[in-house]
Amino acid sequence: MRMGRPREFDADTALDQAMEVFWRHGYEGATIAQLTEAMGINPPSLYACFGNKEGLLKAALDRYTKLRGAWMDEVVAAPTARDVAERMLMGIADKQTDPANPPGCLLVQGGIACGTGSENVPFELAARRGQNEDQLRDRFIRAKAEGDLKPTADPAALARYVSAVSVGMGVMASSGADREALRQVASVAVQAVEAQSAGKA
Amino acid sequence: MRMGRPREFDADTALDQAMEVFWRHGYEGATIAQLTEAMGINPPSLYACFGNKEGLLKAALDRYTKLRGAWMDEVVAAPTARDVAERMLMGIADKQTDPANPPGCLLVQGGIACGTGSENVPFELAARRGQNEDQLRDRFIRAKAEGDLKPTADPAALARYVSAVSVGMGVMASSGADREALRQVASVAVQAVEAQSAGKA
DNA sequence: CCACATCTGTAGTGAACACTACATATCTGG
DNA sequence: CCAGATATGTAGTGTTCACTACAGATGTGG
Repeated sequence: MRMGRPREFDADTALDQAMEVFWRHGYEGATIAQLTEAMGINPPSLYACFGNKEGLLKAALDRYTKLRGAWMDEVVAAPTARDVAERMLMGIADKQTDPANPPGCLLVQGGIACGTGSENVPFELAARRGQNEDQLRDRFIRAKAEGDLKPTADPAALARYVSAVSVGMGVMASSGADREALRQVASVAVQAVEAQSAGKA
Repeated sequence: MRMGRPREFDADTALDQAMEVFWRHGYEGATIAQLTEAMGINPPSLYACFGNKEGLLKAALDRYTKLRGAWMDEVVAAPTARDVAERMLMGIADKQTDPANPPGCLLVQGGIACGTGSENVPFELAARRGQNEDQLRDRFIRAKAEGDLKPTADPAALARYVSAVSVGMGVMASSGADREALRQVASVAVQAVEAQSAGKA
């Protein structure tokens, strides 16, 4: 098997740079010129490695969700449903205002509405947000089984609610909301989960 | 004063069509060709009337917020803070899944992240979302003064929270969430406001 | 050391974009 | 009914976009 000339850049490092560009400008707002410059490569290398612009986005999303997967595992490891929600939302308040990254969340900033030819990008993002929601839902189902949540609680609705708040916070962060403002939102939001917890009125 | 040839189209009707295109495809995803076709006019008429693409967006946003202003007035007319939140979020669940409009909210779908040259579009949208938030905050300040909210309640944080949930619901709607799913989110979300209401534990 | 496979940089490609020049059409004021 | 002003439709403008042809560089297997 012939090997040929080896690649001169590291794919994951390049993806980190691409992620940042998509995060800041969205899928359609990011240009190949911006992406290649940030990645430190030329267009042919990009296309040889990732196929096309959408392939690059998917690779960047894969890396993003992989990096966040570890964090989500910590979140659902919290002892109660209320603590899961608090850990998730407070963590998001911090992450989405971390100056090391663009504000907000890539799964939202990536593209909520796109033009003709990129219609599936928003759904691609939605699918990945859905994975987080599923993980939350499973955790809340367990919480209900453990008697941590009220018997009348709806785990799927609770997970969808936490996910919705996360997205809303992301949009706010991207348009300038500071960390304290997001923490206040998280703090209020947790109270709805608390209201569904056992031992509460 | 000379009048010249009168305009052959109605600006508000045309704006309604433009609004729909921006709503569905976002600012950058919407092309002049799509806009002019939807509006039933040719590019020179568009530019003579609205200046440029961004001017058209602002005019469409003005119309959107004007149309929603009446509804927001009804929302804040609810008797209690809890009812304000419920009326707002339940109404949004319905509006954002109304088949007469594209799913979601124009103030979100319009563009959360934009490319070079359109950086101010996201802030333009954020400013208009902020107007709704201000209206809610004022209403919650009144609720606190009336003893409807607990003395420890933070009206600004509550308003920001309700606004964040609205945005999150909008994103969910745009990616396929149905009315029932959004109503469940709204139903859970209202409980956080309830927890800040007087007479609750 | 040679055939071949893969990567890299230069320099483009056609298509789609926002926007406009210009001739023509339709109004008002006098 | 004429002069000036504004709107309209046709047909472009230059620019930027995602993407690629091609030639040279750099590796591996025999």
